[in-house]
Amino acid sequence: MKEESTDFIRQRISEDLATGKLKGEVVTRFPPEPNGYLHIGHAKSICLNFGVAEQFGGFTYLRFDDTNPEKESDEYVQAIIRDVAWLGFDWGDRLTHASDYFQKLYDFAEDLIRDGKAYICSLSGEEIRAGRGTLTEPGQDSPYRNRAVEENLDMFRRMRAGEFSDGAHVLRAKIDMASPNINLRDPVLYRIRHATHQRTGDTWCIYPMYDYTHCICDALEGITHSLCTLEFEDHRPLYDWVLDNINVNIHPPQIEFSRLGLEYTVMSKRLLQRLVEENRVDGWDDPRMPTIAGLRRRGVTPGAIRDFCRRVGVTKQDNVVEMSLLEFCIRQDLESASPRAMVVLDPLKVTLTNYAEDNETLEAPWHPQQDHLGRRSIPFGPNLFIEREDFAEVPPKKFKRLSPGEMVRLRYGYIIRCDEVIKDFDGRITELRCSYFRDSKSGADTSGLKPKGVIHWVAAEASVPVRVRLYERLFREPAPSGSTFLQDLNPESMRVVEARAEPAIMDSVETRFQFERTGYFCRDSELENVFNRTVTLRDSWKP
RNA sequence: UGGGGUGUCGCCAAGUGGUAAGGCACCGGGUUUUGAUCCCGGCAUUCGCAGGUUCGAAUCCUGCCACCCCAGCCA
Repeated sequence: MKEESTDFIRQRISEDLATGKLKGEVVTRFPPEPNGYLHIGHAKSICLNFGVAEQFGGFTYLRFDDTNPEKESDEYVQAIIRDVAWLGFDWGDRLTHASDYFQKLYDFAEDLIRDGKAYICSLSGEEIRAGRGTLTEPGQDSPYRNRAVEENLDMFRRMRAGEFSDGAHVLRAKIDMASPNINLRDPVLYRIRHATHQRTGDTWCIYPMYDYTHCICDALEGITHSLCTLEFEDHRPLYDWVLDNINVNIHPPQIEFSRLGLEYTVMSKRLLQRLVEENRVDGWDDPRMPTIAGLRRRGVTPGAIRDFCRRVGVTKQDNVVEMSLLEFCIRQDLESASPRAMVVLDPLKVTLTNYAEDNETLEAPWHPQQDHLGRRSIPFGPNLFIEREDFAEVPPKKFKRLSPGEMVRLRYGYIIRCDEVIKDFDGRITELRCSYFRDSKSGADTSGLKPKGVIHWVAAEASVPVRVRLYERLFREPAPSGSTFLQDLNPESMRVVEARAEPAIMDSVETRFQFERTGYFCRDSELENVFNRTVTLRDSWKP
C-alpha cells in the first residue's frame, strides 16, 4: 500500500491531535460555489479535504457555497455532486449549502448590529470603492459609520423585507478603515439582490458575502480545519474577526495552500466558462478541458487523478506542474487494466499476393501480461490495412517497420515482405503488395526469419470503421495568459481520423482499450463508434 | 512605493542545526512479437543572493533580490 503523505497541513493536524488541541474527529469540508464545473485543481482540494479526514478518521462535508444567486444554478450543483462522487469520495449525509444557514447568518448579523459592530451603509458602490482608499493610502470612514444601532437594525430588517432596491444599502462590518489589510476596511457583509436563488427561491432578497458566510458555516458544522487556497490568506483576519465577534464557541483555523497549476491549460472557472460560452470547446465536458467531466469523457480514471493529486503534494509554493506527470499517472493506471486491441488510425492498403487460403481467424490475448483478461479472435485475410506511418519508402536509420524489400511481423500474425509499392498519379502511395510467409504464423513460427520489428494491422473486410479523436494540448503556450488566452489556443487540439478497428472491440463491454502502439483510448460516452484518445503511449523512438 | 505570501535539480517535492529523500522528465543498459510495459544504472559539493553566528547552516540572524496575491455590493 502507498505510504500516507505528510504535507504541512497533515503535520499540523497531527500536532493538533498530539497536543490535545484537537479532541475528537477531524472534520473538513469541500466548499465549491455552484457557478461552474469542477476542474483538476478542485480535485487537489477534494483529495486533500476528503483524504485528510479519511486518514485521521474523521469526515467531510460537501458544502455548496451558494451565496450569489445570480451566478449559481442547479445544473452546476448536480455536475459537482456527480464529479465528487465519481472521484471516489463519500460525504454520507453531509451534503449542505450555505443557504441552509441563511436564517442563522441573518440572526448573527442582527447580533453584530446590536453590538455596534456592523452598520448599514447607504453609499453607492462607487462611493464605497472610492472611500476604501488604495493599497498605500488608508480609507475614509463612511458617513453612515456611526448610524444609531436602532436605525441600523430597522434598516436591516427593511432590507430583508424587500423595501429597497438592489444596491441601495449594504451591511458593513465596523472594523478599521485605516487597516493596511484592505479586507478589514469595513467589508460588506450583506447586499441586496432581488434575485431568485436556485434553492431558496424568493425567500431572500439580501444575501451574505463570502467572508461573512464561510467562517460561520465552518463553525456551525464543527469544521476542525478549514483548508483553502492562498488567495484567501489576506482574508484570514476577517474570518477570525467574524468568529470572534459573534456567539459561537467553535473557531476553526483557516489554513491556506497553493492552487494547482498545470502546463498548457487554464485553471480558472472564469476562463473555462469563456471557452464553453464562446464555443472554443464543445462544452464543459469536452475531453480537452481540464474539468473533471472533460477528463472523465476523455477516459482518464478517477484513480489516475487521485494519484496525480498525491504526487503533486500540498505546499504554499506557486507551482505549474508538467503535463507529463498527469500523463504518467494515467498510463500507469491504464497499463495493466486495459485490454489491447489493434486499430489502424491512418490505413494503408496491403495486399498479400501469395495468400491463397480462405480467410482465417487468429487468436491473441486481450493483454500480454494479464491472462485473466482472456483472449480474442482476430480475422486475417489477403487484404489488410496497416498504419501509413509504419511504411517508409526510404527508411530512416534504425527504422524497425516496413520498407521495400524488407520484412516485418504482423502482430499476432505472419511475417510479410514488401515487394511492390503502388502509387497514384500524384505519387501518393495507395497500396503495398506484399508476400507472406506461411510458416511464420505467430506461436508456430518455423520460418527462422527474423524481421526487424512488429506492426499492428487489421483485416480489410472484417475490420470496423470507427471515428477516432486525437487530442493534443488545448493551448500552445505552457502558461496561457489570462488576457490573451484565446490567441494561445492550439488550433490542432483535436484531430478526427477515420480508422479501422479489429471487430472484437465492438463486441467487448470494455470502454477503455490500449490500441497497440498508439495509445490508450476510450469509447465516447455519447457518440456511437467514436473513440477518444486518452493519452499516447510513451514513445522513446528517436531516429 | 501599504499589507500578506513564496524562493531546494528542467517540473513537483522531502528536509525543522549534524553534513541534500522521492517522483516526473531526461540519459545510458537489459528483457520484450507493442520502439509499450518491466528491470537495472546515471542525474543538485549545493539549497534566490550577500554577509554573520556556530566545531558544523538549506535549516538560526541581518541585509538585499525575484516572483505571486489583495483596492467585487464575486468566491
